[in-house]
Amino acid sequence: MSDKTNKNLKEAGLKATLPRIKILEILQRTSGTEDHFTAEEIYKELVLNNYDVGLATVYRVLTQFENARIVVKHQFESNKSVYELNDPLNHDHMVCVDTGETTEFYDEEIKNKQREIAAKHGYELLDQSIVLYVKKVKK
Amino acid sequence: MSDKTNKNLKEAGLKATLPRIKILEILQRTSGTEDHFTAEEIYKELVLNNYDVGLATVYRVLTQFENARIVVKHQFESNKSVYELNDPLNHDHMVCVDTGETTEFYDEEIKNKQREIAAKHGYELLDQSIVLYVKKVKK
DNA sequence: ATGCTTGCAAACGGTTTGCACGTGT
DNA sequence: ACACGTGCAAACCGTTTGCAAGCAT
Repeated sequence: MSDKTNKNLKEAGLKATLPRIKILEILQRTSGTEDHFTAEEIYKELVLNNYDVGLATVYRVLTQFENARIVVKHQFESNKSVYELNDPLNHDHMVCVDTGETTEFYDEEIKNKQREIAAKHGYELLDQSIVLYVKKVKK
Repeated sequence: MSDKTNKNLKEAGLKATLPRIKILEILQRTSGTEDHFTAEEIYKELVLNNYDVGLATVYRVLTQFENARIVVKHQFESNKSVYELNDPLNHDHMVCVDTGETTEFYDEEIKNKQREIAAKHGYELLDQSIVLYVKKVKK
């Protein structure tokens, strides 16, 4: 674990410091659980684990991770950002308007259609974001 | 113009006050030009036209318009919101990463696929947002 | 040793709010 | 007349930054 973590950081040109390692571990630990953390949540998690970082450091590290393509930043609610480990597949999200719960999905057909649409307007598709606002169907 | 405007406001349960009328006019005047305004831009436009509103009022009015489904709010850049008149068709946007220019598009096939995907996860699709980040293809 | 990193506190920028005054119906 | 709307300035809150001290290499 630490070996791989250190390598990830090295490759990104970032020194393997404690805050960075701890933050990366939190992100990895919850990877696949469809969890998306705010900087504040990561900060509190660190404090809970008896590791006192500054909130500013969490922001700085997350920004560095974003630039290094280690994490991806989303904005499901308009006033705060959430982060998750980068998924090379680049999945999308649906957010339950009642509970805030997020579900991930991936659809190749939509991606193709998007590239097509961009091309039709003389553009090349660099990146993309879909957010579905949904609610549970009651049976 | 004013007649229709007043009716729109009435229907939303909003008194036809000067700030509201002026803001609605600005939004209508640029409708279809693929322009999306920040609260600040609308505020400055009003001041330019020699009508002094408070920026706070612009925000309040835009929020009321959003609740009344008269306008839609988007977040193309993470730190500021932009507003445009509500389009019943609910079009989507591509944003040029170089110029910030936005282009609107609509694709029924993608919408259908989205409803399908939501349903597959036991959800009903209430709303949706697609943003394509693109750059001009150089010929 | 040296330059990247960190923590703290202060600054920032977009947005919201409290309050006393103004305006539409 | 009365409730609703407005302007102003201050508060808010997530995020960023300057700076002096700390750590990885």
